[in-house]
Amino acid sequence: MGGDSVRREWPRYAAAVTENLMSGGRRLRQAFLQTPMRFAVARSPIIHPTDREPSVVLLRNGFAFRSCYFPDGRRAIARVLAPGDFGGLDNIVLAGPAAEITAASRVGYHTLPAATVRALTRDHDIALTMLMLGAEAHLQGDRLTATIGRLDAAARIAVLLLDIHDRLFRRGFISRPTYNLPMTQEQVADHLGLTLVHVNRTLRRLREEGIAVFDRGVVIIRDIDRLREFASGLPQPAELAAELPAATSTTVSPIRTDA
Amino acid sequence: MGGDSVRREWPRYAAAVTENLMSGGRRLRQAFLQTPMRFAVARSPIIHPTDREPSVVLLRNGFAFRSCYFPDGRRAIARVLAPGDFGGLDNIVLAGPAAEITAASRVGYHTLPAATVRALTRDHDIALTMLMLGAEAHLQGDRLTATIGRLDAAARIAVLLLDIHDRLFRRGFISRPTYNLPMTQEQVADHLGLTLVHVNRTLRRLREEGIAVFDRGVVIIRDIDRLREFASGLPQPAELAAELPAATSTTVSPIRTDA
DNA sequence: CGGCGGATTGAAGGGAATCAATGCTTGTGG
DNA sequence: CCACAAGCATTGATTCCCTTCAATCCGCCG
Repeated sequence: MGGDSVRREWPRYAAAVTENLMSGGRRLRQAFLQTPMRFAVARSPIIHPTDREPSVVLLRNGFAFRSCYFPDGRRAIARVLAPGDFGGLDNIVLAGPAAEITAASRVGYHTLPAATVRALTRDHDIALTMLMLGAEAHLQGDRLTATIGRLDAAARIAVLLLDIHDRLFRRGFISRPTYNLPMTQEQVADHLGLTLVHVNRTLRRLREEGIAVFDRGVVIIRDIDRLREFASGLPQPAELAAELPAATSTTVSPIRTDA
Repeated sequence: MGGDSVRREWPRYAAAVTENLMSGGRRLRQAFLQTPMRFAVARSPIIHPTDREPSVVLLRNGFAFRSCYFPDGRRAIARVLAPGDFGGLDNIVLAGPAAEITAASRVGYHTLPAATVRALTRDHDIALTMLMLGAEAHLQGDRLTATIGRLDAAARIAVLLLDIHDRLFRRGFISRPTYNLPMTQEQVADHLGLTLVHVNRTLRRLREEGIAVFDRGVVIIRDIDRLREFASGLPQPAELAAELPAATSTTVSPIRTDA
């Protein structure tokens, strides 16, 4: 088991730009890694819509999510950020952060002012890299839309658990189908377009059937094949081409996934 | 009526780059407009996942949509492209188009090979413009996710009708709350995460209540305020900062919206 | 020990899906 | 010029997934 239980990377990069993305990704990450690592406690905002000086972040460990609120107080979580993900790239060209990014757990991250990152785009390789990151986020978003629009609760949860799993696995943060996902059931609900109550019931079913357990921030996938069956029905693998090639490992020792 | 019935533009551009986006947008559009206009009949693919040579398109008139299919044959429409929209920008950095773009009606468009557009990113202003376009699409996608995840059928349809209306209005294609939207009810359903049948019933309700009519590709908004009430509940205006400033009008006479 | 956020669970109701027919247009061919 | 097929729109009846409302329980902390 193991080997082929992780989806092959899919949206590969255009051949003509793989070299550019290699070096661009390396330099972009480098710029962030040269800043001191900062920390945010769980539930504190990392990027806030009203920030004077918008910024871009690179997550080192812990999880965060991008969310926005409805007038009636409900919330939608558009994206879950895992270690290695960038956040707030929109700030480079748009005024006023589109949404806020909140730490789900204690989070270690690097941050640069939007203006600084904008200046980095003078480097063509970095500009291409940022276009790539945008395209990936875009695909991932469309995938979530399809998931919410067409799949039932069990399948949506399966997609989430597998997405995070595959992301962490590819980046080398985990080697077995177990990981920390510091989200409350309410946050999962807000991410998947469900209610807290129904998420709870669905998780119970997955647990009782021996497929997966999600308890207090710990995910244990017991039967990854059956879990993938639930998630099957989705158009494409879609967890995008994973990371910028081996940039992280050049500078840092294995990054801890948990908070 | 009229004036304030259209939402103000919202995600404004970062002040530092408005100039760049002006000229970048102009040059980018210019590059497309110099190619001969091509046409696609309704329901034909404009960009297909299996294209040898991936390309980027700029819609001149008519509508198209980006979609992908589920293994069981169901479909998800991730984005509706209106005149003035770009499509397939992901192709510049990713290999293999992420999804296919299909003409909803007869469509007039310009197209350039991905490699050509990639070369254009050497122009820093154009690179920034493309980042902006990506960011806008991204926000729009998140907005759709929130819509599908948290709003009911009537609200989702209201959001769609208003989004298209505002887009066309801002670009100067229409001046009254009436426009052509050449989509079948099934396509609307696939876009909003509903079923054909339920879309039909909901449209009937909106019609009976004198709020809006959507009949055979023609949209007539009868009471835009009440329609906005339905759609209210959404986090942010979100139809992004509209278009690249006045680039279209420099070269082209008023573009027809319909097919 | 209360207070609190999060997790659980039961009961009831509703919005949307599903199943199944029936019109309505339009384009095609006889 | 009409019959006919095909796609789309419409509508009724029924089912069910998910939401809503309401309690209870648990672990944690000042």
